Amino acid sequence: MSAVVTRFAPSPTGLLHSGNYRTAVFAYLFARSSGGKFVLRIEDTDRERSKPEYEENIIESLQWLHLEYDERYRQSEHGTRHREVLEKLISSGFAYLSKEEAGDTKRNEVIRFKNPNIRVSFEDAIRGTVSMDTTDLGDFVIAKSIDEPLFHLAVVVDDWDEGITHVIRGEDHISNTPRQILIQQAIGAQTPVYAHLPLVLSQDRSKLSKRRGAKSLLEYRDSGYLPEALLNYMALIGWNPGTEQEIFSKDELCHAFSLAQIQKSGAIFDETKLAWINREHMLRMSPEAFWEHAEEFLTEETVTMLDAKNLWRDAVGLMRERASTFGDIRTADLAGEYRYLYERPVLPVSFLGWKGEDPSHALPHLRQVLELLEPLGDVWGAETVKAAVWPYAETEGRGQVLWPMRVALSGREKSPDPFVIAGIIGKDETLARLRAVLGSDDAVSCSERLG
RNA sequence: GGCCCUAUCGUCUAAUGGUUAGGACAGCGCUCUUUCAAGGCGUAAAUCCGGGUUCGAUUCCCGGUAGGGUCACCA
Repeated sequence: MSAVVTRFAPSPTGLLHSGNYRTAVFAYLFARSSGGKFVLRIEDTDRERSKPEYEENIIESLQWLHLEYDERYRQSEHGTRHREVLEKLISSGFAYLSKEEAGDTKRNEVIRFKNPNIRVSFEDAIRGTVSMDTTDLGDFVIAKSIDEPLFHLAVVVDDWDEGITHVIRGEDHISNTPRQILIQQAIGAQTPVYAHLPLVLSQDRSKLSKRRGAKSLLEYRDSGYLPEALLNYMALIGWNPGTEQEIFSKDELCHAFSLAQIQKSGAIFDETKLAWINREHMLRMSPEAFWEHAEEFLTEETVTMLDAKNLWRDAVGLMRERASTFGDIRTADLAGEYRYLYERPVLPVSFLGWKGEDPSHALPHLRQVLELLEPLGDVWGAETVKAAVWPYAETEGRGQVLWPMRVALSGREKSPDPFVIAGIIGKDETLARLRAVLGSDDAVSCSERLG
């Protein structure tokens, strides 16, 4: 059995989206799982619709997703070979020049394949035997001219020349397969193994497409998804490992993947589950890797300040707790979510009131908290702060004590708990923030300043 | 419409003749709790329909139905 060679053959006529990408993922995973090769072939025979920027987008997307290919071809570069095959097909009577009625955009002469009008069957690795009568296909066109081969001819010749053993592509190609097998037989090429993947569907269960709102892959990159999470999710849509494992690294997928576990029916692309998988991957990142990635999504000020105060590691802990994507972190940062880590908050005094109570009730509690914390030595940390304050909070009412304490430290209605914040910003800053609020002049002026 | 493919909770799926039809996401509830999250626990939710085959069908066969794909001088 010769070594496996799979290919991903997109046409550069649009941005790469999840539908296309899933085909690439399965072809890639199958190649890797069987120690074979993965080939990228840009199918750019349609000179009108093919655009260089789309080709760049395909390559950039695959790079971002770490789907590295062993070989890369551009179909338009095989013109000589296609011409040679066409000539042979014509001279041997399998194809012929056909005079047509010239329409507006049509040629008056094209090359048609002489259809033997037989029933063609093939064994699909996913669906079993598929059988079709090719009679109603007629003598289909395989080239616009001797130098302008069309899809079916180019695909067959290139797959043959590149030694493709497994054609893994979308279900929408099933009806193209008999035609291509006919050409293979005419030119003496071996028929590869076909595996027609179930389609990725949009919410209305139609084929995922740009028109139906499929995002380009790079949009996922820009909104803070991890390439490995996207790979993980795409692999799980239409395939399952046969176990209950759901979170996979790329290596694990390469080992676990097999054609036998592929689903036959189409599957809806569910962003919610993608987000969950992305979160799981974020949770598994090292603090260093997480911070490095987060830096791309944070404001320069946040990055600089957290780095300068050496608080990035603590910040990572907080960020992780509340985000499914790095885009969530960017949103939070833009809303000032991480400011209190490196900057004394400015807050209206009314914030101190627990559940709408008069803020003045909070001041005695804050004074007491301050007194409880002042004696703490160099064992300062979230746990010791909590231990020092907790009994008092229990006695006086947690909300009465902890709400104003938290707000005094964060200046925000929503934030992590006061112990965690105190632990991160340190003793001096914690005491300073409490004193700042207790200095009634300050509090009043803060209040006025913010209206 | 012709041809082709498909059919298990809302969604992704497990179970290839014998299970209380399992898991995950989402939902809901409870819990934790100073806030917002996260977490923990729990709950509801499915075999498209009709015939066969069989002691027994989610599973095999046939027929419907439904959905999808495809019918280019695009790929």
